Amino acid sequence: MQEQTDPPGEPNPGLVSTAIQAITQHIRSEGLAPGDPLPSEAAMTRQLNVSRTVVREAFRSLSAMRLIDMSAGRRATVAKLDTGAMSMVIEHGITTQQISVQQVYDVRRTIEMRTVALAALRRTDTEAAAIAQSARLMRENFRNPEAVMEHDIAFHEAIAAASHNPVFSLIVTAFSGVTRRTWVIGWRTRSSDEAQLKMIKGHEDIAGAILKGDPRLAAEHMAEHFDKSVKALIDAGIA
Amino acid sequence: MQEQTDPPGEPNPGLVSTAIQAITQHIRSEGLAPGDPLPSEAAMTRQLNVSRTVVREAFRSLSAMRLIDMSAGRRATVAKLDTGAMSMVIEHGITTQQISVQQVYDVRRTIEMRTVALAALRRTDTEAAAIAQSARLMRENFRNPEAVMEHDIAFHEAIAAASHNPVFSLIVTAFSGVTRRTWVIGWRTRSSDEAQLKMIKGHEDIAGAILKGDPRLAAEHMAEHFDKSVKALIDAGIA
DNA sequence: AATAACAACCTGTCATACAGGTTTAGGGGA
DNA sequence: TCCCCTAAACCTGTATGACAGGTTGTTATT
Repeated sequence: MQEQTDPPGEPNPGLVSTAIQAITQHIRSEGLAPGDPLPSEAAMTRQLNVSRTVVREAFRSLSAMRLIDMSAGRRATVAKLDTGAMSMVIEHGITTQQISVQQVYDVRRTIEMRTVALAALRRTDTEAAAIAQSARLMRENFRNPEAVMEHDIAFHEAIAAASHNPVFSLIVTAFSGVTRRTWVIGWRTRSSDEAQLKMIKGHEDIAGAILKGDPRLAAEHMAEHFDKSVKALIDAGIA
Repeated sequence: MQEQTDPPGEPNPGLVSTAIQAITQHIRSEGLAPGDPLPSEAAMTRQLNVSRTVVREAFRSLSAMRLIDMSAGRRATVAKLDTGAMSMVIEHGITTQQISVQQVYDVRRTIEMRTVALAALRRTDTEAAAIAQSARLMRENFRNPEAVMEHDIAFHEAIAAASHNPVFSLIVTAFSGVTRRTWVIGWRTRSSDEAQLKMIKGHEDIAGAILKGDPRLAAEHMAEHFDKSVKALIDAGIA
């Protein structure tokens, strides 16, 4: 019922930004959890005293960031944590050359040295099995680079998940898109079967260390893995 | 000139998602850099054969993620790397209790152990001065918690900047919002002047190590700092 | 040649309309 | 009484047209 008639205190945040804030504020103040429904566009329109256009652009923006889920006919709902927005930011940074692939790898190395250690300490048996499974699938599909890549990505995401810290998962997953675009380059530099199998063995070593619950060993293998990957990229001439 | 009349191959990605992809694709294929202008809404409307409503929601979504900049009268332009979207994702995770403050601190610790080491190796003199300056301002404003907090945040962001890896900056800055919401709690647990000054001294030690160019020492001080901060949060009963 | 007014273009916001999906309230039949 | 089915009410997705106000380039005047 509160009329908020555009406090002239600020210059021009824009009605849409205001609406976005109102919605996130609503989530916060109502203590909404993932899955809970948000007010309808009509309700928001009345509450904010703006046109449906503005409210819709606000909802749509939040939806693009994956903070809410929208679907036809249903009210929008609070979304589960998702990597959508982060991926887009990273990809944007890469395509506009504000970030280099190497810089991403440095961050990945930093983070994954930690996730792998945490995974070794906190993994459930199921998680350890999933990690080992990804490594095994890499070897089994060894002749199909595309498949190896997907299992490689799944491998790293599984480790992040086993760290039991969703923020790590979020970040690692956000980098997957970049990985998809550069992975093949690294693979090609390992020209011989031997070199490629060695890289796969590196993954198996990591999986083994996690299974054993040895964080130090796991981190060592991970470091080695990243050092070689970065070296491969550099050899391939990636800036 | 290419008409793309809604290929019925997919079920329903939604026109807006399609438009968003078209825009990001445009940025990629044209190799646009920050500041470069994008097509006008009218142009996009024609190209995609959809209503202006759809195109606008797409632009607005990208603007919300800070991938593009919009302003009245002017065409949208490609944006510089910005933390906007990431912050919102993290905040969303916190407010919906999908992420705990402690988990954020674990990630921060992991990342900042690295940024501080990189900063020690790569900082320019100007950057080292800025870092030291923030630490000094913490001490000078020591009676004003609000000010101490802001300088604390600036301190960590300055270190990330000095790492010369924008991805680290991005992530560290994204966490600043969370820090603003929990910082005071940690400060209050350091009840005595002595404890508070000790915490400030920790920052000065870090700044000193960076100035000396000693990555190992810098990382050690940073680790100590985070361990104490986390301990403070736990003492305060933060889950 | 400098400047000032203007025209063309662009985004911001609003109102309205309608198609189609989803939920809910009744109502009829077993 | 209980269940199922239908229709109304509500909701989102998209399109169209309109207008205010900002921005830019062009033209006419001095």
